[in-house]
Amino acid sequence: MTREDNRSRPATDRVGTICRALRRAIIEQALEPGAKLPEDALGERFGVSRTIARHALGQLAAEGLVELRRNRIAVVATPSWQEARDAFDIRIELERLVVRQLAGRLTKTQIAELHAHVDAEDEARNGPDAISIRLATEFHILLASMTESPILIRYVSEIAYRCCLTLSLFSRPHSSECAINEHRLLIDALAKGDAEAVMSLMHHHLDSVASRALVAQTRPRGRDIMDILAPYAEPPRAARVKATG
Amino acid sequence: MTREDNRSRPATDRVGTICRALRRAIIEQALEPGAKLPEDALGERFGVSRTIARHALGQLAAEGLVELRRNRIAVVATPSWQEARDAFDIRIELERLVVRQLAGRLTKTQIAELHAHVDAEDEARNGPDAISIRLATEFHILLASMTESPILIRYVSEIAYRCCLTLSLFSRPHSSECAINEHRLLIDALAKGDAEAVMSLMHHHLDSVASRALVAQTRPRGRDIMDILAPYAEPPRAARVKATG
DNA sequence: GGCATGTAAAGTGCATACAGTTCAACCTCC
DNA sequence: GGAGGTTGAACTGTATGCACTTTACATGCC
Repeated sequence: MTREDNRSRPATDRVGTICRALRRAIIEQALEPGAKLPEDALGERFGVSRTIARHALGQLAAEGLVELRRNRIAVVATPSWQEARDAFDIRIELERLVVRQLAGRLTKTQIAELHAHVDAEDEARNGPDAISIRLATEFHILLASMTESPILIRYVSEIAYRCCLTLSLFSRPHSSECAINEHRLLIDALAKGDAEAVMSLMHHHLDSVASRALVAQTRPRGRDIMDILAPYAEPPRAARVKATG
Repeated sequence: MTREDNRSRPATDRVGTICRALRRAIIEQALEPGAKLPEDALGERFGVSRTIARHALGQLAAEGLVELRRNRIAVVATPSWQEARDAFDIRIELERLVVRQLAGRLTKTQIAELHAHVDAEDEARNGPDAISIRLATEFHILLASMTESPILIRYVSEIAYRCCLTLSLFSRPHSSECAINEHRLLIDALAKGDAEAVMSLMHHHLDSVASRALVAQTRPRGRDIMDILAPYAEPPRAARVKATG
């Protein structure tokens, strides 16, 4: 009625739909880094031709969520440790910018919306990890979207997704309790309006998320399959020596 | 020899080729904001099918250089004044990060390379504006590429191109002399190694570039075609009244 | 049995065909 | 002469087909 008939999205932005679906599957770790994404399979799954699937993969590759190599099946991106560190560094600066613009400028409605989101995070705390990771990420995107700066929104979303991806790669079982609390502190500081304080809060929040995840450079360069498999290459104690041996 | 047979690029990354060509045409203002980019025409021009051209447009749209609206011809992006302002704000933070990582860490070779680039800027000073704008932008990208952080490189490049696009929209005839000098100052400070100083220098450099370009909000919202055409709406003196008339 | 080789299946790269939409000139009717 | 409708050309959206590349498996040789 308003601008575009938005019931069931008849404008059929099919590549957008696929992108959203894949993005979500990736950050919920239903698709782990390295997972294959053949065009045929995607097309069939979403009821479209390879053309569309291919285009969607192109977009996701531009966002850094998918790796595309010529003549090879697309895979979910596997960021190296260094890339993860870099991503967090950038993210910190971008999100400091977000809260700087937002401090003291949020309406009551917006603050309520933020609180509601954190409540949802709280509820999901005992559910599957994937959900709480996604909600934590979406909190930051919600924040960014309140700047109403399309460019900033896009960049923060993109890098938040990438960071989320690395969490699933490097992070231990993931205890997000403190993070949730930090989100509440952020909201309060934003409402209070001291830009410097909020920026510093955001900085430390992201820093601690990053260091919780990237507990020291676990692997010199994480992309080498040999390195990744190293910890698993120890002889499994008293296990299968092969029944025939 | 080194990594990928790069003579004449036989791996035929055709969409990449088209993207590069268009990017360059855009920042050199051969293609002005609003210029139409029909898939057929691009395909024919580059000797490929629409499929490829379309894919390239998708990538450029993801970078924000091209605007894609359903069922409509793609056009070169026309950022609003506010978007331009936002882009520069983000750019400042990103490039502060760049120089923070680079300060005191550049090799002599790299410093020489930077100086060489600024020399080139100097030489182009009396040439066409388009070239000096491009070179100025490429200086920043060169800087970013020295961080060797793919993510940072990509973001800085992308936003630098967008800012460049803005310059061509809002900027007056463009006097870049002081900017060139500021580039030299940046290099010196980088070599000296005081991170804080370089960051501040970069901040002011970009700030002044931005304010030189965005001299107060010229148009409340710059995307309205009527506003853009206002200065051109004067009656064309004694021109074509149609021979048949 | 282990390693090289060949070969078919799976998958991507790309062009093309066709359907649906937009746009602009033209035409009609006032 | 101008507002509004109409039609065809110009484009985009998408599926499909074919050629080429990669991959995995089976076959054969040592």
